[in-house]
Amino acid sequence: MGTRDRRSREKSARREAILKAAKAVFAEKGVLATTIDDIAELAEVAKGTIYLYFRAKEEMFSALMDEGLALVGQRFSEAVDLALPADENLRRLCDAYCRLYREEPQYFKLLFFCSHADVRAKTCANPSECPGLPPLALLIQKGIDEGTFPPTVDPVKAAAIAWGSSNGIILMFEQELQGSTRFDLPIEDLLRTNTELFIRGLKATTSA
Amino acid sequence: MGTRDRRSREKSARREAILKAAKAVFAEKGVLATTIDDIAELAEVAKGTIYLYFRAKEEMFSALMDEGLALVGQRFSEAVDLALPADENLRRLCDAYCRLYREEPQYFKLLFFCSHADVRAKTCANPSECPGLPPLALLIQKGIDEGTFPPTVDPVKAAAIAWGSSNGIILMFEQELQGSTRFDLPIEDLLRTNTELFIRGLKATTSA
Amino acid sequence: MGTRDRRSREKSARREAILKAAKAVFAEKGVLATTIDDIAELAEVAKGTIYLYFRAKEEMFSALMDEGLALVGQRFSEAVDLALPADENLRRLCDAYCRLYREEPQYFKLLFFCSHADVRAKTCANPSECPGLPPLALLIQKGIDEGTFPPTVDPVKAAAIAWGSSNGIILMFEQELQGSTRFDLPIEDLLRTNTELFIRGLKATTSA
Amino acid sequence: MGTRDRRSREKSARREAILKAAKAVFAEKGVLATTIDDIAELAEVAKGTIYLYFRAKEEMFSALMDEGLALVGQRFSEAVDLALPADENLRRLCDAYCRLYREEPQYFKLLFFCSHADVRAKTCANPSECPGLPPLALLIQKGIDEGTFPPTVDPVKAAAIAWGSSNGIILMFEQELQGSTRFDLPIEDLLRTNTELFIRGLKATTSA
DNA sequence: CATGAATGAGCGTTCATTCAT
DNA sequence: GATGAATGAACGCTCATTCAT
Repeated sequence: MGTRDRRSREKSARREAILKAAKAVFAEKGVLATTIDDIAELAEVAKGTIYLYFRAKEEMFSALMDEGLALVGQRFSEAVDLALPADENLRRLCDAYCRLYREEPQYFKLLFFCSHADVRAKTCANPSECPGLPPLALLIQKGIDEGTFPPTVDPVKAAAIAWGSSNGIILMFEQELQGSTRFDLPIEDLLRTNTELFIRGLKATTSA
Repeated sequence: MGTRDRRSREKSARREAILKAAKAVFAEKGVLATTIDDIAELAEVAKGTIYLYFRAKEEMFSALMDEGLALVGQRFSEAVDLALPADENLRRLCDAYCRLYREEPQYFKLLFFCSHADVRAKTCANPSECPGLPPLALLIQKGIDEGTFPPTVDPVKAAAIAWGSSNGIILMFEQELQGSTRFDLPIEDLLRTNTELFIRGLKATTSA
Repeated sequence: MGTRDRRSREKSARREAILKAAKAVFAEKGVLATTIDDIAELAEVAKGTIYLYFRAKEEMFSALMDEGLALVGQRFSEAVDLALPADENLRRLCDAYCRLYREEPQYFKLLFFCSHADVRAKTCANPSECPGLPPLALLIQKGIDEGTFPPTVDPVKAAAIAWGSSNGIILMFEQELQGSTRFDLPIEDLLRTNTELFIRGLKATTSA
Repeated sequence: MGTRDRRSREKSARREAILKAAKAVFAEKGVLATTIDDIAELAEVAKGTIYLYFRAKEEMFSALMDEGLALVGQRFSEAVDLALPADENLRRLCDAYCRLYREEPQYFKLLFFCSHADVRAKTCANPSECPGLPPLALLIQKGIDEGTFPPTVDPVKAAAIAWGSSNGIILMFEQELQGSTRFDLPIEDLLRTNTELFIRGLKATTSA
């Protein structure tokens, strides 16, 4: 009978609950400033229980990073429609990224934390490859092939710029993250305008 | 005579030495992971001495942030030549920022750390206004007034995009910070190309 | 019918399996450093099961001590042949002890562990009487009565010396226990020579 | 002026005080069962202070072992008078060891703890060479050379027996260590009689 | 009976901060 | 002013024990 199944499901659910709590606290206080007690309290489990599921605090962080990176990759895949022209797909990626950011802002905080010494100093987390670069580069290359962008565009460099600029805008103007409203323009507006500028810029490129 | 001056100068020099050490260690290990002992050792002062100059570790961080932000403001002022057209001034700002980044990469790490909960959770540091936004916005407004950019451009939004994208590119593709070379394009190249795309994008703007 | 017997036998077998596992792990890692998980894993039972048979880790240790002490007593009884002279019986005891040591080195480690605060601090284990002393003392007394040893020998003191010296030699020069070969002489050789010295010493005794 | 000297002396004294406390608690409760709080309380210092002098609990144990082993070596050196015959020197060593045992019984407990997995499992402590073996072997060799002992004696094996048996007797019949008086004969009496038996045994040796 | 997930007290260690000299 | 020894609160992690299934 399904006792083993139920057990397995419960175990999995508990793991998810702990990860969810960890994600929330990490995003709020930062990884280093987060204590196991914080996570345990929010997850409503005993401190020791956490160690049944994760060997160490860093393992929770790694697991969350993996989830977050996978999520970006997945949303990007879903967003692209190869029948459409490249510039349209860039807009779709921008929109997908905006939506992901609104749905899961905590992953974004983690993704940015990941880049910093504060965390990496204590995490073995290999800063896995940016999940956004390859699809962006492929897309821009396709745009060049199809004549949407001039052949002088360097697709890898352009992809790096698109990825870096989008994340920088989120990082700098994220409201919650910044505590106080430092800017009254919504992130979506900034990201979309940035995408438009980027597309127009690419189209007008003469020498890379 | 003059004793008070010398005293004052020495005191000031000591303070600077401590700040310099703190900057180096903060940039290398992150603020939270840095211990007072680390700073004291590098500054070659006793641990207790640090508390004669700063009430707490966070105060050192705040002071460094202020220095860094002031430095950006200063370099930006120096870089702009109001006799030149706006797009040219944007390029000059980009170059100035590149140079500052090469000269003082540690400030950049701090600026980015500053944005994160990890640090802010324990720092009273008010995330002082981005020092790059006002000059950028003024510059773009001037470009609109002088006809370099179309009037449909929103100068504040455009400034935010320029500032956010530049910092994001640095953050994402900074080599040392990332540990491993995740990308073989130099930051300068990316930042300049981004600036060109941005300028071309602005010029081609029809509706903001 | 017989179900109760089988149940009882199975229960007993399970208990023995746990004890056997505990003996192995205790001997390898020491009692305090052994975790219940270690024992459960080696015994191939669930952690909770152990508590059906033993109230606490210390109870397992006590049970093993009792087993070990009983074993020594039994082997000693079997080894003695009262028809032989006392010195010959001392040699037989030495041989029996050597054999037991080779067969069950783990008990020896436990016997020695038992003597130490590390374990007793957390064990209620009453350091039960040395099982070797009474038979040794009786044997030496018999040797005195039969003229093998001079009447100036104090049988209790001599027994204590025989027992203590043998165990000390094992403790000091046991190879596996010591990790590295600190000595290239086999334990058996040392114990037998010690016995010979002891016998000769006793025979040459004038005043105790 | 002597401020630095006094500082240095005070630091040294504090280190000794902590070691003394550690020695007492280790001997009473065993190394593993001893907590840093135990030591701190007995030494009347704050817990953190201990870490100014020792990197870890194991380092305290190592330091004490070194002290104890050095002490044995020193006492042995002092006890031997090469002008005397070997058997007399063996008696002097026995007496010196008895005295050391009465003066510093705690070192003995530590020396014995050292031999056990409980402690070694967590200590890197290389079970440094038995400090008693070399002088004993040399002494017995000298006795052979001078005709005190027959040439069939194996000095290394004999030394091992003397060292192992003495320590075994202490270990088995130490009163305090055992908690309850399991034996009413004083250790000194046992050790001396053991030495006499050993000497007589050696003298009567025909084949090693 | 057997299981193994959950618990939470406890421990070794770190480090920001204080203060006597 | 400068020092650095001392402090002790706090944290990550372990593990003996319990108990619902």
